[in-house]
Amino acid sequence: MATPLPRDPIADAQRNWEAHGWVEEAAPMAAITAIMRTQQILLARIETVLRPFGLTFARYELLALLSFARGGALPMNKASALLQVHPTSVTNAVDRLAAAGLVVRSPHPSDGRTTLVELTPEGRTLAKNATAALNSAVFVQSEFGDDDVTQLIRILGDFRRNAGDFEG
Amino acid sequence: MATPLPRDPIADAQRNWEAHGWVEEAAPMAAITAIMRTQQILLARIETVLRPFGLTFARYELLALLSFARGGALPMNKASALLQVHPTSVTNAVDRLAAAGLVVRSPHPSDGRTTLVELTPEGRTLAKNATAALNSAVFVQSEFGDDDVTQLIRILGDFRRNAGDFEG
DNA sequence: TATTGTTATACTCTATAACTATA
DNA sequence: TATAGTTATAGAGTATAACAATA
Repeated sequence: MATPLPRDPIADAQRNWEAHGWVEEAAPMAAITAIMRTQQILLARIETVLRPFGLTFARYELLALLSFARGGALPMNKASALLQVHPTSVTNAVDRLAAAGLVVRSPHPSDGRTTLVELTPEGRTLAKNATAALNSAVFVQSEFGDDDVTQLIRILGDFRRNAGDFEG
Repeated sequence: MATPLPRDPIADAQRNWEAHGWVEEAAPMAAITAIMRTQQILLARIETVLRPFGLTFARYELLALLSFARGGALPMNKASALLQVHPTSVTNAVDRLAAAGLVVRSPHPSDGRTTLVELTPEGRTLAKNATAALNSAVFVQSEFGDDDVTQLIRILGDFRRNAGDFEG
């Protein structure tokens, strides 16, 4: 990790925005920039934990999704929709995971167009171990207070619903 | 944008975590996953706005940083520190921006090791126009309530300070 | 015709290591 | 010795377009 900056660059940017007359936009800009930066910090932590497992975050997400699916299997397009990523990204991730013996492709029983991705026993074990590592190394010690976690879930949930992420 | 999901996949994941006995970890996991997803949505919006200007978010950030610097110039390593990115990423971004005529490299007056990046008049104009576009298309209509913006800035500021991002 | 998935291709950003030049 | 920056190289994710197979 780099040495800490003496000042918060996002707070500085917010002041710069206001000084340039973008008063209404300054605070949302700061909030959004803070989300971008926080994601960067969290992603770095997550990838550090996952690296010993030979997993990237994108591949872990697919593995974790399958581990909660009935039968440990999902159609490719279902995985694409739930993970909110492009179909080619799923193809890419499944290629790598299959090469590592963590998932297998199998034909859909009734729709010949559809390919199912299925967790292997090795994949299920790795998903479990990687999840345990993330829980203890990232999620438990997230440096968010309990009340802040509740607030984040509510605020970001509202945002995602308004953004058309889900309907519920 | 894809069609909305019928249910919130992050809320589902939180329930799955709890059902597997990871009670303490479930809420922080949901908050962190929500940050990752929100960043993805916001980045997509930002890049859509910046594309007509021939800018990516990383290059815009450098341009905006320079536009607020005294004289519109910064040493490469200063830009790297403030943007929290690897020096090679700055080299890469400056190469592209220089090829587009938006910045120029110049020698540091007193330290021969140091290279300054300086905004050209074209770069300053583009930064101004791109910022105006982001302000009106993303920041003003961010779908965050005023109180939520205040909360986000405080919560994420605390997190970034604890994570060693800055000292202030 | 519409949908599913793959392939080919390209373009991001990022990171490590090796190297040059300067302090 | 330490610092600043570049180069070469590699890997990641993402996206578009063209295509094959199936509904």
